[in-house]
Amino acid sequence: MDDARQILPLTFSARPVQEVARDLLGRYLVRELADGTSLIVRLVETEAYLGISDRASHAFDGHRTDRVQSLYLAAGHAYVYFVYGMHFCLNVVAGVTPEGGAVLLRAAEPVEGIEQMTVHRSLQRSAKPGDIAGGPAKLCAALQVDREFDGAQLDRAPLYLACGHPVADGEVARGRRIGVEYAGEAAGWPLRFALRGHQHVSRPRP
DNA sequence: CGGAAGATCCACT
DNA sequence: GTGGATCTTCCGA
Repeated sequence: MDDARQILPLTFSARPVQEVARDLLGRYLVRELADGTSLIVRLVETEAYLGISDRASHAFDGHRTDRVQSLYLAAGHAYVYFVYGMHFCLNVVAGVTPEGGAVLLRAAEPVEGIEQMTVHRSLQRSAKPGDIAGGPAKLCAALQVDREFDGAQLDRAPLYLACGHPVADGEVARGRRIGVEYAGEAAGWPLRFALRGHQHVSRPRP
């Protein structure tokens, strides 16, 4: 049963971005802290950003600045960016070729190390579902992921993707992406994927 | 070199 | 439902 902790190879992400976003649902994200503690979460919500051809993507039209460099690394690398003066968001670079495609990890369900994550999020023990990692910035805070991980490879400690438990199509809900209203037509593309009705998915539920 | 906006979250009404 | 917190990054002048 510990197959669930098998590391996913970088090639997992070397497929069309939407496919990767869909397939990441149910997978594990593992963070090993310096003191040896393992934090594990199960991904329940993702968003695909297609890159050059996607107005909502930070790589739209080949946009390439220092901040965005890691979006053009090979599939399976991390792209971590800072938003709103106080939050970090974690993406998995994805796609068959480097075109700036990536999957934003939006929400997850704590599996192991809940106590520690609760501390990282400055919550009381009575955290409700979604409080710990029910949002992209919450997820980063819970796992202590920041710009240090920008450009890191997600197939090795201290931060990696693991097999977890793939989900059936019937469990997957799709919808438009969050917070990209400025992106014109691309704003309506159904590139948000989530586990249907799952308590840890952020709002609004797709 | 200044200003504005941002793939967010939370507290408050 | 709304606005404030907070600061990096980038673009235009």
